Amino acid sequence: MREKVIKLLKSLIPAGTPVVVSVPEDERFGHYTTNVAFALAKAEHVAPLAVAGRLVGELMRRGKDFFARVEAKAPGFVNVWLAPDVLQRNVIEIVKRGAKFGASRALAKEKIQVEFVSANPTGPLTLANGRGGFLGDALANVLAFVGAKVEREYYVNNTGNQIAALGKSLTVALGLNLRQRAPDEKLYQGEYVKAWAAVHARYAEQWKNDPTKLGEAAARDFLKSIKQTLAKKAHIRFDRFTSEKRIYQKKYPTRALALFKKKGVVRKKDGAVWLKTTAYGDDKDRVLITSNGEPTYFFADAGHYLETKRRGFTTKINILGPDHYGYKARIQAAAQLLGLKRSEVIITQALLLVRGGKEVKMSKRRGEFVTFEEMVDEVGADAARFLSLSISPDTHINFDLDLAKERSIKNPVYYAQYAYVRAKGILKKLTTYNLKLKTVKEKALKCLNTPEDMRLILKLLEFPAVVEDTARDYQVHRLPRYALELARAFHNFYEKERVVGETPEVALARAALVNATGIVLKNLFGLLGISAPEKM
RNA sequence: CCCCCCGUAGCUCAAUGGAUAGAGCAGCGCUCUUCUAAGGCGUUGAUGUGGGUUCGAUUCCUACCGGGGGGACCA
Repeated sequence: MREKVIKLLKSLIPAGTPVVVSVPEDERFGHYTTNVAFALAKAEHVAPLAVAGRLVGELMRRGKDFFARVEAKAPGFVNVWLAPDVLQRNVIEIVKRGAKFGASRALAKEKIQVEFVSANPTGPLTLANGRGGFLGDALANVLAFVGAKVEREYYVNNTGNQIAALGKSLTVALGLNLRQRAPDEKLYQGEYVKAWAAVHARYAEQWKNDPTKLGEAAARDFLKSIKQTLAKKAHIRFDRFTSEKRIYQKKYPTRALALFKKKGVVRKKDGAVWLKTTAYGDDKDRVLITSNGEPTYFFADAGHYLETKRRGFTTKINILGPDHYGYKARIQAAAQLLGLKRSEVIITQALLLVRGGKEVKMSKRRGEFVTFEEMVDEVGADAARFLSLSISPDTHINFDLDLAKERSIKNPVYYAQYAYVRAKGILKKLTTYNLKLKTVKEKALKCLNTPEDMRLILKLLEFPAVVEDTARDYQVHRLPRYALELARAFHNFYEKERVVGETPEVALARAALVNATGIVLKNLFGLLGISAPEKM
């Protein structure tokens, strides 16, 4: 619906004028509202209200069957109300489109890789990993819903220093190898390290002088349980686990380097090889290969980005944790150099853990942390996901575990799911009408004219725009917010209007509306990755 | 010292430069003979501080004050 209003407006004003149409929170300002008159007034040097008045006249003339009312309101807003029969007609449209309502082909030409989680397999997933996991999963759902070819990728850092450090940690945990250890060496000290070492004591002893080999073996196990947690507990899906080792084997980093050299953005200094990322907005150049001839993490990442590009992706979205802040600029520099059409790096902000009013410091190395799995177990997958997705990635979260657990029974997610339960409950009692729902005619919906009906229909019709906006700006937290608004509109409808026991015409019309609500809620839950329960 | 993010109700969070700043939780009143009261209705309550930009600023700029994260030829 918003699209139609925008289209109509665009036909009335000079091309290139940005048109923003929004749904005002206050109903007195219409079903839709726009501030284009302000922009036009500035360009034409006339009063905004006069421009708004002119637009109102034009809109009424061109859309007299579409609008019930159009008004110009000081200081220069244009507010429109849709005609009731337009709204009623669209209820049928929703029912017809079913699971496809809200879907589109908007990004049909795009091949998008979403890289997320990508936690080092040196231990269990942290809460920050989980936050990124939910985000990536839901974002991938949205992009696929608007037609993009989407790949969900987990990049596994299964080589390098941290793997060797893990190996050493295991031998230390068993009391082996103590003399060789440098005093300031960083080690992983969590319970999980001791546990693995205890179970694999003989193996660890055998390979105590080859920490990398030992670390790799443990990393394989840790990755396996990470996969379990993601798939079974959190319902976070991946299409591909890309190994850093394999990126090296396929020589992608070296090929990326050759490409950089060809572009003249590589320099040598103090025996190291640097990429001139400063030319692309970074605040300092970055080392690709150290003076010892060691490749850096960034070197491998550049190779990884080249692989993504070579595999035909037009867009890459990389979701990283807060410890990667300094990384964003250099990754974007590499992405640009390698020729990706669009590259986004989303940094999720810190998630501060609180338990009993006290901060819980997280450190994988010291082993003090609550794992993602523990949190999901405590509050439930749907609640954890909804809560996490409701918040902008830019926001620092103070996550109180005790509160989350205590609150889980009345978590907002249940408010939304309960609306679905109620909708399904009604439809179950109306089996005779269910048969007619598919062939319901526009005329039959005339009785959907109360304020509650109208509000609900309007809210339902917002869905495609919500999806579209999210696919464009990646602000996934818009979805849970919308879910609560829609649930509210339905709960209000439910309190006010009855379906079962009304006259056949009324029952059928309202059943169609209830059915449409169920469809939108289900589609929405699908995007969010939460369940659509029929009973609670 | 430099860079990034945040500061909104008692708490956790919203608000593409728009109109009277919204939810949830917590608190206080109502509300189930009727499709599930995990609901509905009412009520209390907020933009860190000072400047600036403009028709209009929670949003943009600037200087402070607080909180968090980052800074290496580590990952």
